[in-house]
Amino acid sequence: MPIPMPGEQVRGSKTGKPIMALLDLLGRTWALGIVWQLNQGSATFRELQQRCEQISPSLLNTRLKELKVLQLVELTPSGYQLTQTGHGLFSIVSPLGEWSLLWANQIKKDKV
Amino acid sequence: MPIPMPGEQVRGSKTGKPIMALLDLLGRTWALGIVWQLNQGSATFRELQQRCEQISPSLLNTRLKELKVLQLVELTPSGYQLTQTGHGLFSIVSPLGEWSLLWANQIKKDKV
DNA sequence: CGATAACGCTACAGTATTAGTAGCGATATT
DNA sequence: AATATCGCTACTAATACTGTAGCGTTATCG
Repeated sequence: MPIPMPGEQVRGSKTGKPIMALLDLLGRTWALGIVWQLNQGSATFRELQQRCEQISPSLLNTRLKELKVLQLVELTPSGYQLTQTGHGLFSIVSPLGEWSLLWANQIKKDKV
Repeated sequence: MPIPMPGEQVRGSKTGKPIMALLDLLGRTWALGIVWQLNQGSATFRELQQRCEQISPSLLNTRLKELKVLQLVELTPSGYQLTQTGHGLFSIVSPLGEWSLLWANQIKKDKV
């Protein structure tokens, strides 16, 4: 699967609009999950594997390559960590943490 | 693939934390894209299929079922549309539109 | 009424992506 | 020299997604 570079053709769009590249990226298994986990702090490859309970090393490596090329993640002597850009992305999606609680609560309610 | 209900075990987490269910959902092909497209206005099944250039009807229907159960999307006489909860989710992720432009710009710069 | 068209959606085969497991080559520690 | 950990690769099996055809239903029109 080609890395969704903004400006190039991606899944769901021939226009190359950056938002479409981003949606393609985030729609890949574990992409957002890795960003979320890395915000908890930098981690070695194997640590990260453990945080993402069910991810296979091959896929983890594939995603990390994509995230590195797209400059959201970098590998430093102390392990993988979010870049400044990566933190920027996280700060946008971070409200999802609280929101998901309200959402869960509402689904529960409607079951009653 | 089981629908990621908050409270139940999902990909990447045995704890059932709502955020993990949400990350599982959003990590599925087209899930976020559908929400994004529906925010442009409600659409019939076939309209939605066209907006999402490359989605197959079987997958579109699978995702819509999930989004309906999770109360983010509903089918009305005038077509599929976001629920109030769905709009809530969109309002969180909507800054990604502008952010993706900065991101695209930065990646370009670094190529030089 | 009969023909045509559009709707939401299903069926199914083919292809692409992900999971799961074993282990390599490199570096560090004992 | 033996052991341990690291990042990561290789490979197969399982699963998810695409692409195409078309079903059953409802609406429109002559």
